[in-house]
Amino acid sequence: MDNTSLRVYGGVEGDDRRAERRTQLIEAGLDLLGSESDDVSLTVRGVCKQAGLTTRYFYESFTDRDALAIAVYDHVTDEIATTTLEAVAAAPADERAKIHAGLKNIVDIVADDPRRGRLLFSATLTNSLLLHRRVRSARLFASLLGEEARAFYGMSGSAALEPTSQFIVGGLAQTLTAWLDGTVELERHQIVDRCTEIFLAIADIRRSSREREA
Amino acid sequence: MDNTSLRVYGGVEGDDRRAERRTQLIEAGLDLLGSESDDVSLTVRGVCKQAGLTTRYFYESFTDRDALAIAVYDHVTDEIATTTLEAVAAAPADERAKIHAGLKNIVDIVADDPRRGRLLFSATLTNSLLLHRRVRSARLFASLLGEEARAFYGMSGSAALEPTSQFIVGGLAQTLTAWLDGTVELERHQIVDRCTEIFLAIADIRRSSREREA
DNA sequence: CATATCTGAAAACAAGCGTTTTCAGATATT
DNA sequence: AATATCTGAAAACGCTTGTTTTCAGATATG
Repeated sequence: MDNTSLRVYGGVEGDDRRAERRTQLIEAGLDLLGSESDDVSLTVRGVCKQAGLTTRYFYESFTDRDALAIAVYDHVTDEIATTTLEAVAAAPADERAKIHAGLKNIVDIVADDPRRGRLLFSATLTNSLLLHRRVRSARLFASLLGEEARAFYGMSGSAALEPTSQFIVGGLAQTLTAWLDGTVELERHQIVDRCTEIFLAIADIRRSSREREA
Repeated sequence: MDNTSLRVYGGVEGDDRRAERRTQLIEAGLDLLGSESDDVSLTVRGVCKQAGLTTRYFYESFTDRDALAIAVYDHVTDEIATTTLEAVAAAPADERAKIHAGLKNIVDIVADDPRRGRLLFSATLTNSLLLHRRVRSARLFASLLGEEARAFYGMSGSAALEPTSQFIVGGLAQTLTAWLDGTVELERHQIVDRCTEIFLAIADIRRSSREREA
């Protein structure tokens, strides 16, 4: 726990060795949590074996399995959130362009590292803590979408916003899941294009219902 | 295993006693798998306690936990599939009416028995076997939707059909999840209406893209 | 009544898990 | 060279699980 009296070992500073081991554990955790085979659970012995470390070092960096799972999840979601916001901001001030840029960034990340994709979207993930984390993320994403739409279309407090955002979030997750596991066979850009079209179509419901209200 | 030499006991036939215990186990399994608290897992001891039976009788009706989980899941999905198909068939030959009738039947069932709803849609279910079962169901449902749309709109083999169907299935599941756990606060009929609108909007993508193709 | 079966409760066994501790050898420090 | 720390491997403890077995008492059958 304490970092007092950490010697150099193997030519490496004590803090660096700890940080290195922590990184190895997070990477190994991502290997397991994002594994293609679904019946691998995140056990202390398992993640240490994957990391090439012994169990003693697990508790050097994490209090328990849950702490590691959270670290892995946040590691992935922080990156995806940051880059997606950047991509959306950098896109032209056009509805379709913004949505397309955001979706493209998400699809690129989960395609380049399928572990991340499965961690975020796999329908067969069994880790309870991560499933709850996902629910939180979905709520957050849905709420962001709702605000964005509200601002864009200048709606006040339309009650239809919330279920619609939830629908979009779930639909995207399901589509990417099916794409990642091979059920849907499309090129990367085709997935992005299709999802963009669906986003826009659902957004048009608001527009037309708003016109009806007016 | 064998039912030879089964006596009457407590005034009940041997086969009836077995069937009764089996029913109790399935009901108890649904209690646990559809529990509001997510950290209850389907253990033999747990389900027997819930059923008011002892572990000895578990193996009288099921070879292992997985067999019970499958029995519970199929018990629920069989009913929902049958009644939904009936509801759709009984509805007027109108696109909106068919979709509305099907959705209403699903929403009614999961609202009347939240255990069923959570078993089918909860985002925090951790039972690996059931999660795989869900994937299969989602694939089946998506494929049915695709065929229906193909027939309705007379499309040939549009590649956009599959991701779109997956999107709808996932969106519906997410919306119902959020509704069941209280994240989305709407009346029962409002959920049905909203989802119907979204269904139709996504179907309109096909229609308009088909018009573009023509 | 005597015998065979059924029932409920508990014990038993092996396996996997989280977590802590032990320990011999490798490496740095003085 | 002597001492303190770091490392990797393994053992240890207690708990939960799946699964099977034991056993005393309740109930039916001849």
